[in-house]
Amino acid sequence: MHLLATFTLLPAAIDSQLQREAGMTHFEFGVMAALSRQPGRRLQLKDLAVVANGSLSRLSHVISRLERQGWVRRVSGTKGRATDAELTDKGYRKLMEAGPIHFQEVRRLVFDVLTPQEVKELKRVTSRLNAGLIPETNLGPLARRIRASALRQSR
Amino acid sequence: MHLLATFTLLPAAIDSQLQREAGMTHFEFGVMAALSRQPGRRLQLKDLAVVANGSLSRLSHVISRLERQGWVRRVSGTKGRATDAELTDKGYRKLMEAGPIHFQEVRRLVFDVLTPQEVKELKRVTSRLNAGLIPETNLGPLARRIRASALRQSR
DNA sequence: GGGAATAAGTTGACGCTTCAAGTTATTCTA
DNA sequence: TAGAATAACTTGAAGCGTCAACTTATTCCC
Repeated sequence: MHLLATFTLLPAAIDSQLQREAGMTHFEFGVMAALSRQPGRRLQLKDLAVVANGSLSRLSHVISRLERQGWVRRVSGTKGRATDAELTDKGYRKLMEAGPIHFQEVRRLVFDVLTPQEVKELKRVTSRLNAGLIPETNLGPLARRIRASALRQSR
Repeated sequence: MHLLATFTLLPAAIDSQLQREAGMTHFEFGVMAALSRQPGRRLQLKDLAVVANGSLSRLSHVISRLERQGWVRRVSGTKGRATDAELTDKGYRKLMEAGPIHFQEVRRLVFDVLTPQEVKELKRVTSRLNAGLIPETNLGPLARRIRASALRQSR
């Protein structure tokens, strides 16, 4: 099955390249990239977890690692028990350096291999798959509750 | 990016469902399924590693786990230092039980969501991506050498 | 306004994967 | 044919993710 192999090999390839050449996980990259897009380069952990498609627990561990590198800083948020993660200047520089490395690789492995037509197809297909995946993704017990309450609120 | 989310969420969803309902990893499932297709339900570890898209080290650990479950048995092969993995009867029964569970889920998450046309597109696109991925996949230092020697032989 | 439920994070243990280093057996090659 | 290289594993440590359990703060409601 091609599908299977792709979904095994592609993430592995991308992850290991980013790890080797930028010293970070693909997930860590995603977290920092998400932060960089926010006003003030900061975001509450709960929300960051959703944006980065990870559980809060995972995120908490990752933020600790990123703090150790000096790339991110925890800032206590304004509301409730909220904690924000904030991208430091050092983290921003690191991200700017890692970005091209990463996107070049994605380009090489995906976009250069496919015709523009195929890229379009792939985008459409993956977006349809996500529609089925996102509402039920198992993001751990906490995230499940978050999703549930998000649903409740949206009624 | 849709692509990114799909490649994060889909494997996670499939893995966690298989883990919950059949008590095995998707990789373990793949290994047992590969064995079941071989004559005598056995295969040398080196080759099994390639078929299952994993490093030899990873496979060795996994085979140890599967042996502990009584699903697979190590059999010393005929040539050289070769070791074969053999699917036991218990393992075969387990696999027969896990198969439908797994494929139902894949169907639900992928094939039911897409039109037949989209499925065709997805198959074609993934097979083209694999063409780029397989020759250079980083399967650890040993597998790299194996690939290298495979190339050497094929000249 | 006081106690229960809920929300947001943190933490530690456990399992899996990778990587590097170690074995053993086999095959070249000088 | 002895020694070096190579092949086929195995093993152990380190890192990451998940899960369950634990804090602490907030809100609900009677």
